[in-house]
Amino acid sequence: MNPEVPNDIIERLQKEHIKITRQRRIIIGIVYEHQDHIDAEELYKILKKNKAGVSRATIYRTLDLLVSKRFVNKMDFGEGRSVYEFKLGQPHHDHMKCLRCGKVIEFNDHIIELRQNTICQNYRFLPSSHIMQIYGICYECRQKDKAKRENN
Amino acid sequence: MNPEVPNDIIERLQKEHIKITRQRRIIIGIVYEHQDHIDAEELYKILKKNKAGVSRATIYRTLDLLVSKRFVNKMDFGEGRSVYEFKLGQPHHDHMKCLRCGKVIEFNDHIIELRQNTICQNYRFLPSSHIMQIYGICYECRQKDKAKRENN
DNA sequence: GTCAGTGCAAACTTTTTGCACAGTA
DNA sequence: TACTGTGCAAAAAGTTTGCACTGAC
Repeated sequence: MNPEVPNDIIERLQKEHIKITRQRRIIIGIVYEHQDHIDAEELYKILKKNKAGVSRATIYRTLDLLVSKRFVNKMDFGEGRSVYEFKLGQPHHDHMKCLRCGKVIEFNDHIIELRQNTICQNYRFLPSSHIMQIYGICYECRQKDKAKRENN
Repeated sequence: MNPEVPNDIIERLQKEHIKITRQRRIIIGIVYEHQDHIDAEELYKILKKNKAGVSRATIYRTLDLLVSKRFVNKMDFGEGRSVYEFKLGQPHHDHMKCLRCGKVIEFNDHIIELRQNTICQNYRFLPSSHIMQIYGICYECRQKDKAKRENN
């Protein structure tokens, strides 16, 4: 098991005095390569299937570490468990989640970001991060609904 | 234990064919009266202290019911448990959470709401609800930090 | 009277932790 | 070599569930 991890990411981790163990390299690699959001259990299953020899405890500890160093985002879509996404070097984005098919759409909007800063200034609140999630029904699911209605 | 529940709320619940049991009346009353966000365990402790005779299971089941009927909002501030707030009749708002003192500030911004709708239109996404949380340091905590720095 | 709601305790899911051992810098 | 990181298993924390009993309509 040897997922790709760009050298500059390893170097940035080392700059933060994070020891690069075999386990951490693998976990970072999976989260980095993984396109969608990933949760701890899914990560564990991938590692287990590949006989990577990484325990759950290490997964949780490593993810916490990466989140605290802001290499990774931790999010919650109200499903009783946290999901993670690689953040470093990625442009900031927010999420829309389809309540029908579960798909997560990423979007980035300059106006929202600017407005958030203005609001924070009004409250004299110093922002460090934010979460924005819109729940609803995606276009594809609405098309499917429409087709179904027309067939009846 | 007899927390206040306005009659029109009871009536709206009945319109939704929700049976008004003793336990539900109490839970709704507490969530309605409670100023801050409340979690299931806190609710349970209040009920226990007042010898209300309501089990944890009923609390979870009632909260789920109220959320599904959109009387109550369920939120997650990344603390491993859900918090709830009475929603019906309250103006929509988003949250800022202070990472130092834990305080939650509510705000409502028309421009953000409008912009969210525009974004959804661009993605042909039909929104039903959204969550926006800004994390950072509140004014009071920054003042305290400042005072501390000046004393050293 | 009927059927949905409730209490209890057990189960389940996710995450955290203590401790002995392992491995990076 | 000196610590920090890891694995394991147990525990903690939050939430859900099966089943017999209760009570609202």
